[in-house]
Amino acid sequence: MYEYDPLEIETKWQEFWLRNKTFQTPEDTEAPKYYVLDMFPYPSGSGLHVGHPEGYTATDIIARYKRMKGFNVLHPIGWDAFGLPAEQYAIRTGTHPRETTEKNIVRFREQLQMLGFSYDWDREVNTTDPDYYKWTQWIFLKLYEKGLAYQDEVAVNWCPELGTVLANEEVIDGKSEVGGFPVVRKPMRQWMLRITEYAEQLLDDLENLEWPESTKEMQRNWIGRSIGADIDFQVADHDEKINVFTTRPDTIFGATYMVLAPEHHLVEQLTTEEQRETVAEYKEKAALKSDLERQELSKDKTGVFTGAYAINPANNKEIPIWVADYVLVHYGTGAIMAVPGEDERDWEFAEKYDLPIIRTVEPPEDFEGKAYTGLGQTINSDFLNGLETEEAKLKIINWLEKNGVGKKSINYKLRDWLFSRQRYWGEPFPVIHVDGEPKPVLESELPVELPEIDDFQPTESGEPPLARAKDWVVTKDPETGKTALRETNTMPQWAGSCWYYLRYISPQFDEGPVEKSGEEYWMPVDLYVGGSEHSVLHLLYARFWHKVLYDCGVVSTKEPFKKLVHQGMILGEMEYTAYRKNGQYLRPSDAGGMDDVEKVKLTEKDIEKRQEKFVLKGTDIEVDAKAYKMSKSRGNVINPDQVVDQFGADSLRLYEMFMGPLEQVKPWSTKGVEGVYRFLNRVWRLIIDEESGEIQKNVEETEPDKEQLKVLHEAIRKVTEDIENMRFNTAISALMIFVNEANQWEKLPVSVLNTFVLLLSPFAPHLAEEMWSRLGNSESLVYEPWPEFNEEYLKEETVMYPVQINGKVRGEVHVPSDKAKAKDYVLAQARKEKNVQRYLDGTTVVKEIFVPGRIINIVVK
RNA sequence: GCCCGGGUGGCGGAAUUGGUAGACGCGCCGGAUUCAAAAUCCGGUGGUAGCGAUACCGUGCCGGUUCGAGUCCGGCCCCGGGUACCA
Repeated sequence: MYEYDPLEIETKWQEFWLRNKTFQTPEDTEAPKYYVLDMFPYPSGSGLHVGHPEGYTATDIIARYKRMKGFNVLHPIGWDAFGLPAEQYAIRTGTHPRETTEKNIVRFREQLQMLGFSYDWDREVNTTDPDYYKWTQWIFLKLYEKGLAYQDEVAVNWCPELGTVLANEEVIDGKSEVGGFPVVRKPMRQWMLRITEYAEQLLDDLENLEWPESTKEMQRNWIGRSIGADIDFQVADHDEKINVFTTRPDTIFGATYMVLAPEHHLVEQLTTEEQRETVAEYKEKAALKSDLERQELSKDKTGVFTGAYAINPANNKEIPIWVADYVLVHYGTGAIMAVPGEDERDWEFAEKYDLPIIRTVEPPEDFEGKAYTGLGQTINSDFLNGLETEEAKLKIINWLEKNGVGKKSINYKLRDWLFSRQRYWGEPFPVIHVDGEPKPVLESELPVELPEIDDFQPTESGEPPLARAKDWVVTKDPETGKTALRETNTMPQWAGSCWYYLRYISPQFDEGPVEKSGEEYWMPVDLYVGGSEHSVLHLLYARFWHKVLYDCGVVSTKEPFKKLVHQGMILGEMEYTAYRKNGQYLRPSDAGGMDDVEKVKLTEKDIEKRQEKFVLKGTDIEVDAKAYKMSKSRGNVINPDQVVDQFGADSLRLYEMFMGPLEQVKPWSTKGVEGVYRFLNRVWRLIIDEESGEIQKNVEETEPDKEQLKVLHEAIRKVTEDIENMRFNTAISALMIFVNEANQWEKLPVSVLNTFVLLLSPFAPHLAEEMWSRLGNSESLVYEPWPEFNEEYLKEETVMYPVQINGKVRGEVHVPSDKAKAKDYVLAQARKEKNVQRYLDGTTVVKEIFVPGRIINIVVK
């Protein structure tokens, strides 16, 4: 027997491609280029997950398709290899992170090659390679030169468990994103990057990107631009002024008090003698609160009076100044004018502390809430009375500017990027400290390599692990000869991934991060595919660095990634669960909070659907039906190696693309893999006789007939269109339809099969290569021209029209194609149809709708 | 709370500018092959009624626009993701 043996043919072609460097990126710049990029993986110890091949298969299909369309394709892969897990493993076992990382990379590379991806393996990058991070450090020096990198004593998110600080984005609900450990606030000296400098550009340039709207929106929200005014409030009996930011300057007449954040620099000076103790106590309490506590307590507002008063510049009234932690020191100016009538938070606070409330916007008649935050007519506001909100804003800003007490202003939520970590396994900063002052390392001294150490824990004094390498830390300033200390913080994992897409263009280039002409040819990335979990972090940071590099003249485009697509998560197989306690079944909705609930795992055979719910077969017992995120603890992780072992890489690729739209979250189904495996078997048997292992007898060098051309060209049309639009599931369905049809043909023209094999090749490249060579072609099909479809072959001899009476289909008529557009003829034929006549009998025709090539609708009374 | 997505058979999902809802695959049912099974092949498969032609119902719910709505508009419900005192 000569059955379809995926393992044999896949190994054969993978070796062929590697040996012949089939996917080596072309050096010429004649042809149009296409740069298709995957988000490179962190090579974890657990190996490839079925989620990885999803995006990678999608980009691989595009890469293979574009090559056949005559593009020069850049399709690289690499390793985002710095990171916590290898370091934590090192702390536990003493194994150097480099060793762990190298081992994991070998495994990942093997797994990716086993799936037949058409990467150019000569362009692999590795962020932990000194030849790579040399340029990460180089870019840091550029940031430093431009004043975009600075040190600051900041209250940081310190995670004692991990022994490091975390960026705000890495803290979720007061816990570390990695590991879920508690995070506390702690003032520390840190490196910061001035991403806020680029807030405006990062926001504006989103507009022209072909990115998912939701991702753009997330970045917009993250940057958080708001337009309003800065206003000065003179403090009564003081020289000081309090500057506030507000988006509602039109409500200034309703500002009945002010609030400073506990950390505001004027709190000390303004507090009166009587209030000193109360305020000091309050400040202390606020400082001790962790992020988590702040969020939990956010419902109940607290604050204390400073004893001081400010003067509202609009009406010269004295209003009290309070301190409260519902005002955040790092947003706006850290102080607000409180307008309880128009702001829910201020209303809540005013109610609690019995402060006056004045409405300055007329709420709608049916308005029932407390603070009215909407727009409307201005009231109780002297010269603004009667104006609509937008007009009032303009007028008051004008007035403020004229009187020198305020001006129009734009504020961003975005904060500077906390860029240092107290870790070993990251890029060392190219910085030395001389006499306590930071000094950049000379470019010629790069890379600053990681020193060898044997204990990866932070030191007893709480310094980063690098401080253990004393010989490395203590150095000399080459310029002055003075003793200098190296920076012992390292860069966060995001650093290496901020520019890796540039390194692929010229991975060996040693005069800069990227070679100029290559950059000009290949950039921007035409298609970037990766998870939506990187919507803000990686994608915002990378855009920021890119813009800095643009300003430095290193890159020629303002944006790195032209088109972005997120693949949806693959969930575990569907699970059916019934809940039982003390022998009694429970409703899933009740079982949630209870103890000692027994979960009964069921299979599809045990259940049936009743109305909206699943129940235990033959009973009323409700059953939970849900697909869960794959996780080790749940035991529902699907291992790609096993799928490949059982069905082959082509089946895995094909199944992951056939599951549904790429962007969508979808559950795994082993039965579904079997389905596409059966399809590939049918392809095999269509061409190969399993008895003899030879080409089927009915495969001949004949001219295809009309029907065959029609079926083939329909497949070409559909597959081409669907690949262009990344609708891989329906493209595969079109291939299946072709095979179903072809299976019924008596004779199979070789030319038709050749074309079909080309259509199949981006999806199932191994089987396609095998069929291609067995059909008598000598070269690999990778650079064969993509089939063109011919409209002529798609024409039908007759056209079918559904016939509706009053919008309901009552029959259909077939008319010759040449008469298909003749309204009168087609309608006449329609009226002759038996069932249609039945409905026309005894009625009057009111209207006849004729949509050429589509439908007929006869409206009767 | 706010901002984005999304609700279509038993399941994953198809459906051009509004034009026959359910392509393709899974599952299920029936048949062929087989000593039997697996594999394979053929046929059927939204629900209800009917031997059948056919009819009625059907794309989360309620209403609207239209000759015609899964698709457009208004109001809700549910699920998923993001975000949260951002002045």
